[in-house]
Amino acid sequence: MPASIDDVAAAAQVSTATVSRAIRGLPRVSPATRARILAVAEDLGYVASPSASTLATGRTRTIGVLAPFADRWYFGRSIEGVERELREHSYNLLLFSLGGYARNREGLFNHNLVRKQIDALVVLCLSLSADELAHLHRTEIPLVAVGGPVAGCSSVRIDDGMAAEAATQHLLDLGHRDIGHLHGGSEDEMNFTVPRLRTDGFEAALRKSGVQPRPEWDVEGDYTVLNGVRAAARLFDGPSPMPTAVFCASDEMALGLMFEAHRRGLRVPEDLSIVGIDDHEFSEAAGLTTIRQDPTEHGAMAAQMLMAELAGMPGAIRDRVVPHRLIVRSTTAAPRR
Amino acid sequence: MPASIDDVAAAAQVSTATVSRAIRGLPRVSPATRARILAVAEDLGYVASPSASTLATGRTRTIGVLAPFADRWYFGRSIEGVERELREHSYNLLLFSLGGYARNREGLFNHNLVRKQIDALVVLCLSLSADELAHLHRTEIPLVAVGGPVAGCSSVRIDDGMAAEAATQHLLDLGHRDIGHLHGGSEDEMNFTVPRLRTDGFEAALRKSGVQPRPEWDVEGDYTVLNGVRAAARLFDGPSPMPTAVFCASDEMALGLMFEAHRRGLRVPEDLSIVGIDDHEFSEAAGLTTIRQDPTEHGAMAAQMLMAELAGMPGAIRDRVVPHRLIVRSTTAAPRR
DNA sequence: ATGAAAGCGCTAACAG
DNA sequence: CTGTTAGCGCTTTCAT
Repeated sequence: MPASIDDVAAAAQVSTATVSRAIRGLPRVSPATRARILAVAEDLGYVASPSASTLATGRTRTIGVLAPFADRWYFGRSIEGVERELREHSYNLLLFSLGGYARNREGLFNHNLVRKQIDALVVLCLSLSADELAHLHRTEIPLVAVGGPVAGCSSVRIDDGMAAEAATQHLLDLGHRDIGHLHGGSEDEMNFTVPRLRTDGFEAALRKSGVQPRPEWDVEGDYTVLNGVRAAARLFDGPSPMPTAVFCASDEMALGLMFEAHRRGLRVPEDLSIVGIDDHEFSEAAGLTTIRQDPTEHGAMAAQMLMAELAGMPGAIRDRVVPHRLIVRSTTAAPRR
Repeated sequence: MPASIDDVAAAAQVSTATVSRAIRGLPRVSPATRARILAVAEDLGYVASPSASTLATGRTRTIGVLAPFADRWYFGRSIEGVERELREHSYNLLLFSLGGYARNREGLFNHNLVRKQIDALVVLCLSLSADELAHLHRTEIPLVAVGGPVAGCSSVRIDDGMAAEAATQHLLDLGHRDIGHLHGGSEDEMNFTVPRLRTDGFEAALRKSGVQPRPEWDVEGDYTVLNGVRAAARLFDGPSPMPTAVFCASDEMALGLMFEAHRRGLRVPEDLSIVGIDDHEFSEAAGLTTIRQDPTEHGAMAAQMLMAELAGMPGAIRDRVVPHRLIVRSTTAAPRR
């Protein structure tokens, strides 16, 4: 049995109230008694029981992270960012991953959030229904989204439309006019709007340059490498002539495309230019030109805002659109013809 | 304010004790009252307060996962596996990531584990000190390691030595005799033994075939892609002739090597065969020959054993060495000469 | 089958 | 500066 606050109080010959104050560094404890209590606590190996203090205070000192997956680049990185920030504040992180299945979402909000299991929530790349939002609001759980805009709550993210536009513009600037598009599905991503935003950015860039998007060079993927290679195969096997460049809505798909191009003996960038978005951990190694975003920072910023809000600064939570940046590496060049 | 058990009791005109039994599905409640209570609870939106039940029972219904990182393939996948299993049992997952820094480890065991914050722990790819082990034992927290053997506790893992040996043997079988070795550091990995085991396996395979390992083809990395490309550069820039094949202790390093080889105009497998270990999510797309292991399953198995143990089956936790398997894709072939 | 009551271990007034 | 005293919301004997 671990030592309880009563054990410490007894050993230090004070009341539990004083122990509580001393341990938590509250005022109204003389330096002498505080020192004695701390010493006693130390050698009894006393640590306050979280459930008891939670019950008494209503604060759990843990924040939840809700993600569609835990095992993909963006999510892993942002989780790490959140964790890093929480560590500073001695908060814990409760992870809810949907494992890719939307149905795992049912009941999550009622069961885990109604009753204070967490003090705040960060939602990764997921939209929230009006119901879910209402639930959170009712329980007064501060909330911030990460990875894309979410109607009804603040979020930290890049401007996905501008990012896609910048990537496409880079291709245009190089002189490309025949540009393919490998993008995400519209519905698969759990109602998330990011695929749509990136597609819009791509189309906007073309439009501004007076270039017509070509439906036969438009291929749908799901943001993963494997899908990138499959989509690439569809592109390469199509009846029409090949584009001279492809804009991929994610680096993972871009990398898949690179693998497939390489397998078919196409040279990148001589025969085909490729640009992605993300700056995935593999992109530098592969030399992929891309638009960089830093999910670790996104996660950390979200956690920071939440910590501030919980610390009593109202208005700490706000929308944050962080800058993205084009990183030109070796998969893009001027078209040959 | 969310409804409490008293609200339900009042509304259903029974005592809180009965509500408690009814909600938890315990016997000694008549079908009629149970139905009434459930109905009332339902429309009051009642959910038991976790901290209150934890305080009363000593069980938290959450298990901890301790990892050196949250944002790398093996860890993300095993976390997902654990999560999947926990979801079945309505357990929560508290994530402790060290963010790559061993010092973040200090105090973790005292602060978070002494006082029941979690009912059990899974440790990913980390060795435990005698002190830490003693701590866990004293608090009676069931424990299982994942990803490698750990002295003093059960683990689920592949046989890393045999896996490395199989990968190397594949190269040998193809006729290679000049084999390079890209391996992990001995100390960096937070005292973890896996790098050592894989190195031993590599050397054992060579020895059995009477081949001498060549120090100039031995390069140290840290299991990441980026390090794979750096190590590759060192290998390619070295003064000595090139090996005809390289065994990489992780797919990430193998992929880095592939990227660098490609960049230098070397053809794989014609000029250089490459084999890795893991079957990383990128390996299929890249066509990398490798030894497959499935961290999602590892995590799920660990969680399963823990759930069983907590459910009262003693001896549910035991060592599990799961089979690995060679997957020949397109980065290995017979040497040309 | 149901209820009364004593905790679980801590915090938060309120007194002194 | 320190102690007393109610809770926080649930579970769990022990009665009935």
